[in-house]
Amino acid sequence: MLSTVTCLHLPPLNHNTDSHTPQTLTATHLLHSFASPSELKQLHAHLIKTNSPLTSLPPSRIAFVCSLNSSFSYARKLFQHLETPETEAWNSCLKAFAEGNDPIDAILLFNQLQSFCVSPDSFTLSFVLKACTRLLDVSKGRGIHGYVEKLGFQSNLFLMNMILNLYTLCGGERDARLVFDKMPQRDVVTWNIMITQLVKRGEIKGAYDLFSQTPGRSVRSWTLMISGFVQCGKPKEAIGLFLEMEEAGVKPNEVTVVAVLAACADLGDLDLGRRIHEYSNQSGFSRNVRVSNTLIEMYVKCGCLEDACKVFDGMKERTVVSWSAMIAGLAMHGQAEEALRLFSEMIEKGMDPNDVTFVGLLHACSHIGFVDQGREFFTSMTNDYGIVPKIEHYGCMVDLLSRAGLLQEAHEFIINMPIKPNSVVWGALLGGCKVHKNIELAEEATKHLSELDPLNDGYYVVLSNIYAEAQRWEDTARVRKLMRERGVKKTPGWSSITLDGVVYEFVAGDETHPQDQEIVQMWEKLVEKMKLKGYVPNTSVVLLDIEEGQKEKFLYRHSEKLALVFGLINTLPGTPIRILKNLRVCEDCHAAFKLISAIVDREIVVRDRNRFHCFKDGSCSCKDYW
DNA sequence: TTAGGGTTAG
Repeated sequence: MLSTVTCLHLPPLNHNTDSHTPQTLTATHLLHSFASPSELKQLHAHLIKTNSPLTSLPPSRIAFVCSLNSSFSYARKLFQHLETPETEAWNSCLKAFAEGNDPIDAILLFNQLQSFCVSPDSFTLSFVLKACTRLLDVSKGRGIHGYVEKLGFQSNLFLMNMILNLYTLCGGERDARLVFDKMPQRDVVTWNIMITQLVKRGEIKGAYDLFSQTPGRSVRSWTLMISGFVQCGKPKEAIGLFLEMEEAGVKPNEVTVVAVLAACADLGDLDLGRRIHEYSNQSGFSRNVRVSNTLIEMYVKCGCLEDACKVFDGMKERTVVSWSAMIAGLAMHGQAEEALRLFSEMIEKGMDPNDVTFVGLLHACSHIGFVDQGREFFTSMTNDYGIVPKIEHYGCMVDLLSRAGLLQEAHEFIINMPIKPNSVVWGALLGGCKVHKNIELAEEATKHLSELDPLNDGYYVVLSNIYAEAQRWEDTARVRKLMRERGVKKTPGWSSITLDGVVYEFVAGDETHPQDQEIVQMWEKLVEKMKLKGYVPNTSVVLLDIEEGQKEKFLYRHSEKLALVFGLINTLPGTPIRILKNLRVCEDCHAAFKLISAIVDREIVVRDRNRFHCFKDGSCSCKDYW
């Protein structure tokens, strides 16, 4: 027995509603809406009695009603009097089931039709395949594949693509490859399905190889590959491919725009981001919620919070993603109060928050030290909104407590977590131990981290720096030795700045830059002015066992300082400077940048590995809590 | 009737 379907998009009847007698009105009404085989039988009898043509009976409705009640023989008897082919009638029904809430009904109906020897055509098979795909039912799919071959449809490109897609989605990689290799013809969809599979498995090189071989690449092929690069953390390649796509004269659509904007966000490529924004406005893509959501993300991650707000404010329609993106963006920029205010507004407007919204809120609280507020959100998300906290929420809570110096509480929180803490959770505790100089708990955190994420250099570096700050040079050396033994290398710090679309990268201590002399001179002038304002080089951040003078030299050639001075030299006065750093910004650079922002009267925006620092008029948007 | 898209913790 098939389950009841309430919403079926079956074709409406064409009939003239005027000039009906009461008697025919009833019949006409029934003609629209008969809901059971018995009503159909009444109608049938009425048509015979009034000598009306049976052809006025809607075949798709007959198929639907009879399929619900297993009255197949009766339906078939009626079909014999109708002009529409029987298979077509059943197909419309299969389509509705396959696309409805219970795709299994399409498969059940198909099985019934088989037993009644109704001959399937390519459409029949396509709808059943659609049902199998939606159910991810590969064994049923295999059966249908068998039918397709038995009925001689193996050269039907459409069906073969559907089968291929089904296998790729259900993990039948070998089946998929077999089908692909055997296909007598392939079209661009065939190639795109194969590329999608490789992208999903993270085999980006294989995906790109197939993409390169794809004949007649469509917008979708390009978009697929661009978003594949973004997904596997290769935004540069994504942008490179996008530029190639433009060169090839292929017009980007909304989906392409979303993928490229995400790449711009990852790279901090504001110039391209703005160009895509303009293009989206011209093409009308900006009205698309997903495009606007990604524009918010792009502006947030490029350090232009105001532009992100403008996009958000201008949106006619907003989803929970739009609100969450804006809240997370404000959190990243240290605007916790504004993030919390936006959350209240969201609730007032009747928008339900989701788990991601709460990650943003907790993030906002931890980055400004709103401990109580954060605790309240954490309980409220479950009690008021029925959201079960995920590992990310626990990570935020540990970060919130650890930053605030509540290290013991953070540790207990981890021990009592109902899910297994991951490396991020222990990493958050370790971060707090660094700030609040707790060696004992740092060692405890590191113990877990060396099991959970033994190849991550960051944790070793933090621990060795904690020892160095405490002048425990032997322990520092021990950690560095452990790193060598395990083959873990410290990620070199680098900073980049983009001028006129060109990305300039600096690594710490770099002296090879063509403008190096200018940079040194400019820096010396700045240091003089900074010292007048009370700047004392914080050599304690140079965690090397070397003499003071040497330490100062190291300090002055931190990558973010080089990038900043280079930016000051090569831009007009008043231009904001945007810098991207792969690691966290160092304490001395932070103090220096605050002073420099006042001295040169510039806004300096630094995006480090987890947040933004916006330096202006001598202070930073993070309010020195980071 | 088949293929691609948005927010998230160290």
